[in-house]
Amino acid sequence: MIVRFGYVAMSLLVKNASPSKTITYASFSKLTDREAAIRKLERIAEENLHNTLRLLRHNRAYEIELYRLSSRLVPLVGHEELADWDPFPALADKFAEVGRYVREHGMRISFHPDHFTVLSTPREEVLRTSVADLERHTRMLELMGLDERARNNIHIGGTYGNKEASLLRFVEQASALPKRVLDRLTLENDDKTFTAAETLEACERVGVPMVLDLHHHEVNPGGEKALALWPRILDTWRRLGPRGEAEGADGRADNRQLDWLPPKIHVSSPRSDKDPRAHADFVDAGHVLRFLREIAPLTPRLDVMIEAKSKDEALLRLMEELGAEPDVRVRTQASVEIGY
DNA sequence: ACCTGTCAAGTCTGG
DNA sequence: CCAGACTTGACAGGT
Repeated sequence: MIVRFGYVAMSLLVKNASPSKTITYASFSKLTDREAAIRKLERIAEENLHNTLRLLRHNRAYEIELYRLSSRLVPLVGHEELADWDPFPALADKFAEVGRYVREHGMRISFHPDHFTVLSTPREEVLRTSVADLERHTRMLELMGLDERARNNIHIGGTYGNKEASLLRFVEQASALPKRVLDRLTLENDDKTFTAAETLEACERVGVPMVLDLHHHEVNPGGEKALALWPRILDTWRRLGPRGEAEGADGRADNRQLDWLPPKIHVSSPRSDKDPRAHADFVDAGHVLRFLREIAPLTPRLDVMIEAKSKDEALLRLMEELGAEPDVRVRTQASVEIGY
């Protein structure tokens, strides 16, 4: 099994390269010249995209092919007082430049719209803003000129005192998304409400791949073993592929589709016993490796997103620790082969 | 340069 | 029904 590793949004090694710079609405609204204020927002967005490109160059130097973009590239976008502002025409070239770099270097990128994007909501207004947010994320990926391997990962959402009804509502409301939005979606199990088994259920019903978060699963397992769910999780990734090539001659997808878009998991370690849900600075290599060894026979390729406070430093440390293991062959600075 | 408080959002909990 | 907690990186305003 070939495993690539990636990290989230910001680097500890590249200084002053935040891709999430912003301005509060309070200070934005103090600016009297609205035209100038909007230009300021767009300037910040350009800076965020510029820093994103710097991070991608850094990733290339470290052979890191997996990266999650900041979901705060464009400050205040989606704010109700800025509904008339479309930032994307002014930013199209910058987005295209970022996308070109991603394509040229075979990188896999994603977004993770924050947890205020909830498709399970019973509130019409919340659904409206959530769909709009997914539309915007989809639009950014399209502006980058990336195909459907570049996706938006979200959680199911709240339970509102009735998990079954909420899951049903999620399936309905997700299925009603525009196709181009739905075709960019992945779903992730969360640490408080929807378990891996429940999220998998939603993935199968909606027809989108599942991102297994190992840490979330451990604090919210719902009585399931991750390994027991893994074959079904793999299947959610199998039907994907370039248009017209999704299925083999026998009508069943085969492992080659997993090469087009390898399954992705998230790993992180608990901050402490007292605060088990929070992310630690680094990830426990032995812990990650245990799961990787288990799934290796079933899984030709895997992408692993490291969610640790120490970001790319945590990635490098994990690589070092994995490299010391007898059954791990280091392929590049950010990928290994396990059980070869 | 550094510190502290505030900011965004939706949901959940406690009262 | 409402206030506060949760989460996170970064702003904002102070020294």
